[in-house]
Amino acid sequence: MGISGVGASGTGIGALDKVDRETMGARVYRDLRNLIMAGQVSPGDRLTIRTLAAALGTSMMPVRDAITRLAAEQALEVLPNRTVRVPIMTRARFEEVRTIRLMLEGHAVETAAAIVTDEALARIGALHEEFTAEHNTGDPDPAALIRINKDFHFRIYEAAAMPALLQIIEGLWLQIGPVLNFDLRSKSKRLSERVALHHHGDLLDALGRRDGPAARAALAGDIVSAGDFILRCGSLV
Amino acid sequence: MGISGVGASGTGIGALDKVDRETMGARVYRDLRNLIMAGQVSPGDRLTIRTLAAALGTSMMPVRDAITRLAAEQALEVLPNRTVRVPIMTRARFEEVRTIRLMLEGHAVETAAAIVTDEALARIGALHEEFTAEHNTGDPDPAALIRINKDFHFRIYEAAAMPALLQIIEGLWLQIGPVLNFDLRSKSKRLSERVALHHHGDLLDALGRRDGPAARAALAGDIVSAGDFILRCGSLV
DNA sequence: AGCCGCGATATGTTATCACAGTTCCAGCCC
DNA sequence: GGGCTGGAACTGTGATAACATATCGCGGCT
Repeated sequence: MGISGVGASGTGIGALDKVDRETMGARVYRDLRNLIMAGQVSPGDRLTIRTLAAALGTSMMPVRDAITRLAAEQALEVLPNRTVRVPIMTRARFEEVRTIRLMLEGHAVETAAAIVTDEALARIGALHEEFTAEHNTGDPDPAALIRINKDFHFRIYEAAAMPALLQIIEGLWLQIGPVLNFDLRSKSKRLSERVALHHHGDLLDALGRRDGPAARAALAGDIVSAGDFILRCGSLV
Repeated sequence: MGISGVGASGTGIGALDKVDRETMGARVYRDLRNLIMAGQVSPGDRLTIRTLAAALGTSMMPVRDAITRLAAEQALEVLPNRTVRVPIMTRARFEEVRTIRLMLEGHAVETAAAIVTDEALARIGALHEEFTAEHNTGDPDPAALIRINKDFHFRIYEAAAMPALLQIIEGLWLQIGPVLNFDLRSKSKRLSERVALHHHGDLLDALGRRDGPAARAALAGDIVSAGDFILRCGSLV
């Protein structure tokens, strides 16, 4: 690797590293993942490699990689025809995932409560305020709310310092991502957000008191109430 | 779909379906997965696509698919150099995975205890007897013991009827597969097997009594004792 | 003798192409 | 007119080749 090829802005040698150190496959993966997480694809939608490749301006290979990876993470589903689609969430599967989330994310917040630093706590509090502010505007942006909510939760989970657990939780969120946003985007969401705000506040307080059980209880309330809302929507088969 | 292309043995039309309905990528994936699960590759081993492709008699593409999938499941690890290797298990990571296993597999056996059928119980009991018999031979085959042990556990987990949970547990076993067998193959394993036998018996009894908490306790004993054995081996960095 | 630079080798990445199975629609026969 | 058949278009799979980068070793310079 030479110094030749000045590729970054700014002066100084230390400022020109990390030029496009990302493969196209990784970029496609990230794009598709964000698409799924944000619920901008609906359960049941079929994806074709060539179409995606054309839309993203690449060849089939990076798209193949990304789809293979997402399918391995259960974020996409391959039918016996070899075609891939966004998985359709059944009621049973949704409830099963919720049960697992209560265990795993419950353990994460309880662990986080024991060892969270004040700095992390401050960042989490800032996200909570951001979430509250966005909610108090006249017309909250659903995409922003979902992003802030995700950051709020995962900052707490990261504070548990359990990387393997964090990975599994991310996989679960990826699985429920489509249905989550699919409903939150359409239905009247005022009520569910109010209670989410309430649970988030309780969770933040419990973390501040380093009260693990209380934190777990608050998170459970958040997960259960949000899940009940989805279940009441009746859009699950 | 035409009738042309007689490809299966046996007479009658209905007997010729499902000829080679498996892609090469799936076969390579399964082979590599078994290799990892059986611990026939050691943590830190580097894998190259071309070498594997040559060894398996295919091109790079199916190998690429399989590796991408295994990397997504954390069964393989991609270094910043883009080279892939069998992940190196640290002590902290091993203990974290064990903690997660205690939660998830504990919940699985507790659920299974509530709804397990007599038929499933009989199959599980048969596996336990097979495990005992293999252990009582003068020279037990490590590979057979590991296979039977895995079947025993997963038959129980399947009885819980939680497919998403089962998938996650399989991922965890895939992660600890290498170190598990790596040690069990070399060190004196007589003691650990004895206690495994004991815990399996307790677990089976508890399932027969439909006693969920007892089943969870027996499984916890199995996981903790096996984990302690690995940790005492001192081969974890 | 030690260190730097350069090139050879190895390896992952991407593109392009050929092939097989599937889907879908038009046209034809009954 | 309806159902069946035929083919055309579509789509995933596998192979091969071109390319970029990383790794390692050799040779020359200091």
